[in-house]
Amino acid sequence: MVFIMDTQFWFDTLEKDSCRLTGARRAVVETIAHAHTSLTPLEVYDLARQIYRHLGLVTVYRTLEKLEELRLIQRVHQPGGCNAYISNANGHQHLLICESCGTSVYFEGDDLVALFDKVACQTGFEIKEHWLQLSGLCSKCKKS
Amino acid sequence: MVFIMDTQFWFDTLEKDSCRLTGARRAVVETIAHAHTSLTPLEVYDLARQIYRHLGLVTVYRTLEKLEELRLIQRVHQPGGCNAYISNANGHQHLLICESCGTSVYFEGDDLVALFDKVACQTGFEIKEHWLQLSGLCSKCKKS
DNA sequence: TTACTTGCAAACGTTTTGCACGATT
DNA sequence: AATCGTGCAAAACGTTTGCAAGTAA
Repeated sequence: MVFIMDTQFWFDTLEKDSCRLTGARRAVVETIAHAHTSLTPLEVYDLARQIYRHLGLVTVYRTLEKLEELRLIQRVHQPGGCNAYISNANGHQHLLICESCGTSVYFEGDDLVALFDKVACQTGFEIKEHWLQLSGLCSKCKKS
Repeated sequence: MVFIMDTQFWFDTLEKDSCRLTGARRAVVETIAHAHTSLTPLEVYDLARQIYRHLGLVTVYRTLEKLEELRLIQRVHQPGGCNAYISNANGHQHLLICESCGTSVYFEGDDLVALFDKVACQTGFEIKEHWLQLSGLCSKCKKS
């Protein structure tokens, strides 16, 4: 499956936040928007420098922070740590990650709202955020 | 609500793994087993030293690693990072955490199995692990 | 021009490692 | 007695900050 991610939406969102569209930011955005797996800051750095040689690691960190704030990317939490990021262009979604090859797939979680309401009612909490993530083996890795 | 956690179970589990029951490990276990919130390694260090003065931070890290391996504790993932741990003595459970005061509550997620089956079917993945965590405001913090 | 952005270097806090000593079984 | 565990010190690592120079609007 091949899909083209609309990076224009990312740039529009950045501009609305009065961010300047620099070479560094373009490179980071292109890199994450086209990635099929979650990427650590260092991985983003290596990949994005193929687009924009002068990029610094510090700028990657600052750009990731901004993109997360604008909800364009989300942190991916894995057993080994939670320092990887993935595109979130279509709003908050739930992730399913292959432990073996890192392939990431989104899935719907419509059933969850009822559960959240029930929990809120039982505990007296006001629920503000949730995150649900699954991991396992994708169909390819399952075979080998 | 007051509840006494059975630390004996923790020690039994450690012994089954041929671990020695030292003062350092006892202190770390007591600390986490009796905590009502998730604790970072440094917080465990500070609290556990009230029980065992000579404890070193390195030993806390190594003990946490062992306890996680034995599934006696689980990592808590929060927006700010994922370096806190919480007791997991009753098997895998789902967490609801207050953003304001850190109070943690467990909740049941029976409805989830059906969702996981659906996702597995749709994606071709074999789902091995899942991670669901909610955050918000507890009833006390909601008021103030 | 003005405000924002960048990259460098250095600082920082957390986590890991090597090692000799000490403790548990 | 043999093995395992400990604490210290130091190193490694990821991330953040201060700052002067550069760039977009």
